[in-house]
Amino acid sequence: MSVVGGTLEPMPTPWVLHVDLDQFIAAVEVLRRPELAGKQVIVGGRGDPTERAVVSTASYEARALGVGSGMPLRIAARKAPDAVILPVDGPAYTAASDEVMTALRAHPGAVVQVLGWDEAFVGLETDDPEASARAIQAAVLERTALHCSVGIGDTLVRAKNATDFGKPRGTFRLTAENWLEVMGDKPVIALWGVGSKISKRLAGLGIATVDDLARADLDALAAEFGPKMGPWYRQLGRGDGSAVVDDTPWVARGHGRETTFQVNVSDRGEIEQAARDLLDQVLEDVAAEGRPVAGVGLKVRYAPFLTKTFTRKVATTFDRDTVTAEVMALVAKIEPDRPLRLLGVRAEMQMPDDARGGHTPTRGGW
DNA sequence: TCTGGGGTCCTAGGACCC
DNA sequence: TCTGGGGTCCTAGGACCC
Repeated sequence: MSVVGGTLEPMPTPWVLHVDLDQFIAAVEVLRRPELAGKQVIVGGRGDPTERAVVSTASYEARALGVGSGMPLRIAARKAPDAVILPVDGPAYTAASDEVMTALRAHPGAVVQVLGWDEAFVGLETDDPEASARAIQAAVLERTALHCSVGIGDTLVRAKNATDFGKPRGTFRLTAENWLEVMGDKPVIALWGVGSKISKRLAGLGIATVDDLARADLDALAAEFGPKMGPWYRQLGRGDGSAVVDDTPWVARGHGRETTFQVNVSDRGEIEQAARDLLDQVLEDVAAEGRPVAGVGLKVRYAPFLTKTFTRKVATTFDRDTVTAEVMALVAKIEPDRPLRLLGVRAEMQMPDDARGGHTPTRGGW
């Protein structure tokens, strides 16, 4: 309680809102091509369904035919033969995203933590979080003509999980009170941070539902997943954890570029040239940050689907010849006479001491 | 059906040092 | 013959997210 003007006034409660744009990428495309409204729209790759690429986003009309994110574009085109297929246009989505985040920051008292192009946490103190959520939805719509859904929670994890129940264009509240009632019967893979591999390993421990995970034995989890991740998974199952929205600017650890060859490549010279081209792009991104390179990495995927990575720490440097030589030393490790499906080059940068990294909140300190 | 591209973080094991 | 214990750094691999 705080004392204001001699009377006791209740302190507003801190809340976490998770704002998530509805079919963001498809919606941005429809905005600049209004004739696509209400149509099946699929965005992915270079917009060519004969190429090796996957779906980034599909409009609700296309989703109704079974098209979803991550699906090979070729398959998507088969399921939705009449769909309009568009290439991914990153800069357009970045611009739209910036407008959305500006609208969020304009909300009085809001602390905004950006999670990606189309989502952010908003920390607020209010006694009516639903009203705040609706105000935010209206502000985003007014500024960008885009619709969003808002999850409301007493922790970051609960807010994030709440959003799905609010889609589209709605809100939903998850707190310690209704968490198990709403989430308890769901499979663990519904949790943010539990994917297919972890859910299978949990099943091996007899843990199938969120409820199972919430009451799982800590020692058993630690034995299976390690002293950090084990307890973390149980915390996820309970929806517990931090409620602090952190608006410290995010600082990239590194930059990488990778490419999937349309036809698998075996030729050494061709691979070396591809590595140089990728490195050129990476160094451009790194140069824009003005921080020295501290490590390099190479990722290869042999056909059909075996992925290998090679990394190398390097003396802190801005010198491109040195970096190129290190990358070429990694290229030399690629098995000859083995067709390559994918090649990626990555550069780690030196981190400033006070930086908050971590754009993937399911790992690390939460 | 056949799997992109951009990221982050955790773990395990070996090397090395005291 | 039997071969410590702890700490840090580095590399490779795995998992997850949007």
